[in-house]
Amino acid sequence: MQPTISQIGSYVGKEVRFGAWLFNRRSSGKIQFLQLRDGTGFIQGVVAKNDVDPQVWENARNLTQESSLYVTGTVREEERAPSGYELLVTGIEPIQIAEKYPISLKEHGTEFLMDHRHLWIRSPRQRAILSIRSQIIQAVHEFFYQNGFKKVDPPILTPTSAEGTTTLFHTKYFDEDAYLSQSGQLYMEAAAMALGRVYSFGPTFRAEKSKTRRHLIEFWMIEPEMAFVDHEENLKIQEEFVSYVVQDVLKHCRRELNFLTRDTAKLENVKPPFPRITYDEAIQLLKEKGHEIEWGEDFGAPDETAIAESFDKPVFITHYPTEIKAFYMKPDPNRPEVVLCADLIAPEGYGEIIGGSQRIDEPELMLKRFEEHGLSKKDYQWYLDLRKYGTVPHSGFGLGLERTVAWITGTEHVRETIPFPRLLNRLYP
RNA sequence: UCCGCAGUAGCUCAAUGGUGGAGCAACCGGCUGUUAACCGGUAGGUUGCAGGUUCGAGUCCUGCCUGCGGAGCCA
Repeated sequence: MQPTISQIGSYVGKEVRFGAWLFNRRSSGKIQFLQLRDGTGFIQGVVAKNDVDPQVWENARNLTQESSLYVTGTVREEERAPSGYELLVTGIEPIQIAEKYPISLKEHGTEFLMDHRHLWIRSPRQRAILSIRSQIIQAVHEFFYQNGFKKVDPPILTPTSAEGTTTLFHTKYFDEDAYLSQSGQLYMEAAAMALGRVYSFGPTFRAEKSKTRRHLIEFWMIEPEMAFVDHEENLKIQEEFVSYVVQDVLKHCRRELNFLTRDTAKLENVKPPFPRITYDEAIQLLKEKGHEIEWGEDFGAPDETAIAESFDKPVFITHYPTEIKAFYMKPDPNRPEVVLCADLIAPEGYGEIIGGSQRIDEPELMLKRFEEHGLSKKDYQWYLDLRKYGTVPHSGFGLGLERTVAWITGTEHVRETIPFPRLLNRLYP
């Protein structure tokens, strides 16, 4: 294989040839500095007029921003270079001289950049974020495989909604109505009864008119579901899981985190156990901070941020009122007005990254909830069956990938944490 | 859906109700260590759309469109 820029350190003193794009050029009359990228990294190529064939000089001079080429040169250590290496160019074979590139090195507005998202992802910052996203995805799979989970893929086309709360994308399934999945959870409960410990990792669709830095219309969710796991063990698995992912990124993506000027000390600190407060305590805390909130209300984004500010790690908020949570959550046996659930709030104002709970396993209570929520027993017969044929205590949770990427990378808005975001007013590109 | 802000050159922004400018990008030229290089020059405009007020509107008023920020909902 030809070398990549990321591997260039092992070719010091040798001549290499690889494919690259020119993302910038600075010239000084008799010396040109070519800023080259190949997707794996960046390196500066130096072309000195007196040291190269006139054709090489001319080829370099004609390269425009984002032109593609094969470059040949000698690798050398250079302490002035950000990566520590530089390429003394000896050959340039243009593949294509690019047309005038729309994205300049100067600042651009969000609308313009989003319209050119297919090109924007070439920029160093976007490359760093998407690289870390890839590492997070890999770490997620590693964690679950190491802990005996099986990956199960729930359907994306579904006949009805899972929770009945959020607005779904409607489509047709031949002559029937169908909806894009907003959560695979109910199917994962069935899978947990078959395979024990399972997780899903796939796209999720919410037709909500949400317009904030924490919302996407299409986003990726990791949903583990575990038989014979209660609320307490559920939280332990969550804190082990989140810590594993963060530490793995710290191990493999130092360069990217530094480029993004992420304060890694805050990430180093993300190790079990995570602090826990009950919903009751959270209400008390917010009242002390002057927030206007009463028991029984759900937290808004400013409330979550205020709670997160009181801790230097992700924090669990447990035992929410039964009234404001999903129908399938198991009530606390000692206090049926609250459920055995927890939301995990990321530090630094990145908001809720996990929602989870122990599920109702008693058939009678599940039937009662169906009646209370007006859910169709016919549509969900398969789900009710799970409580009839060997029901067991079980728990699960859902982690939002993009919010997790935003938090770990220190990115303000989730739209930069997914290659091609689907937003309220954006389906292009 | 609601609240707030904005829309001027390819991009980022100036312009007191009185002749629409600058930086970057592009093009031409200069420079052997540049780091969003720098210096000189050239070219680049239906001021989001429609209407109104005025001797005169990029600027003031009304409506619409688009975008941004936030809320609700959620991961």
